Amino acid sequence: MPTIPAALMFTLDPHSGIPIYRQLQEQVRRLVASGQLRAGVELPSVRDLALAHAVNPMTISKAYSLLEAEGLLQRNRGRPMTVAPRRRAVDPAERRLKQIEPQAEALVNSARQLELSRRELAALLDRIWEKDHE
Amino acid sequence: MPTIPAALMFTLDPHSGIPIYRQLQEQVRRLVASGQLRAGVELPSVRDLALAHAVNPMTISKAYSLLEAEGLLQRNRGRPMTVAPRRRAVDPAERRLKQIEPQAEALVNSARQLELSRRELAALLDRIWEKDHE
DNA sequence: CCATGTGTATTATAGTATTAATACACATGG
DNA sequence: CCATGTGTATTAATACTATAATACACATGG
Repeated sequence: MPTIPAALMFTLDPHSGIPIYRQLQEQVRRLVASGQLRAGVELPSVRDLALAHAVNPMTISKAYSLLEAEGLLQRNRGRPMTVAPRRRAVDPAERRLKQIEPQAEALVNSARQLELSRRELAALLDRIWEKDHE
Repeated sequence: MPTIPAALMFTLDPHSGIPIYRQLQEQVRRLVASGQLRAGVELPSVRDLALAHAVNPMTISKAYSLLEAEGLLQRNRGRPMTVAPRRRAVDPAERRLKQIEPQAEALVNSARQLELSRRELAALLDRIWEKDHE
C-alpha cells in the first residue's frame, strides 16, 4: 500500500473559525468521495500531520476517530489508518454535488446579501478557478 | 426611521459549527455593504431576534456590540441600534467582491477536492441561484 | 529482541461560545 | 408619571475546542 506525502495533501487553517478537526474531516471525506484516496491507502501519521501544520496530535486523532466512526477510515492497531473498503470506488458526480451543496448555498446567499449579480459571482469563481491553474 | 420586520432578515443556524454571533455579524456587514440596510435604519431588537431564532439575547447583543466597535452600527441608549452614517452609502462592487472572496475560494477548493469540473460547479450555482427565484 | 513507528488514553489547563436568570439605565408614548 | 420598550452588565453553569506532557498497546524491520 502506497503512503501519502503527509502535509501537502490538506489545508488546515487554525484561524478560520472552523474547528481544525472538522476541516480535516471534511477534506478527507471529499478526497475519498472523489477517489483521490482509494481503499487501502494509508493516511499521513497523526504526528506528521500535527507537526506539519503546527497542531496538536490529538486534534488530528480526533478527526481520524470521527472518520473511523463514519466508516470512511479503518483503524489498524500499531499501523497507519487506511481508507476503508467501499462499495463504489468513487462516488457518482451526483453524490459529490450533494456533498458540496450546503457550501454552495451559503455562497449564493452571501452574494445575494451583497447584491452581487449572478454574472459577477460566476466571473469571480472563474477567476479563482483559473488562478490555481490546474 | 423605518423599522425592519425582525426575524426574516437573517439566517441563523446554531448547528452549522460557525458561532451564531459571527453568522449575524457577517450578514449585517453584507446588508450594509450592499445598501439594503442604509444609514439610520433601525435593527431588529435583541429580544425579538433572540426569540425568533430561539437564541440567547446576549448572543445577539454580542454581535451588535462587535458591529458597533467596527463602526458599522450606532448605539442609541434606550433605543434600537441603527446603521451608522457612512461615507459611501453603498460599497462599490469591487469591495463587495473582496468581501465574498474567501468564501468563494473555499468553495472552489472543495470542488477541486471532489474532482468536480468547472462546468458542474457553475451549473450547481446557477441551479441554486434560480431556486430562490428572485 | 528492540528501536522505531503506529494510534490512543489520560490529566490538566485555557480560551471561547452559549445559555440562564436577574437587574440596571435610558427613552418614549400615552 | 409610568408601563413598556431599548441595549447592556453580571454571575453562573455548561459545552466545545485546542494544547501540553506523558504513558500505553501494538506492529514491523533489522
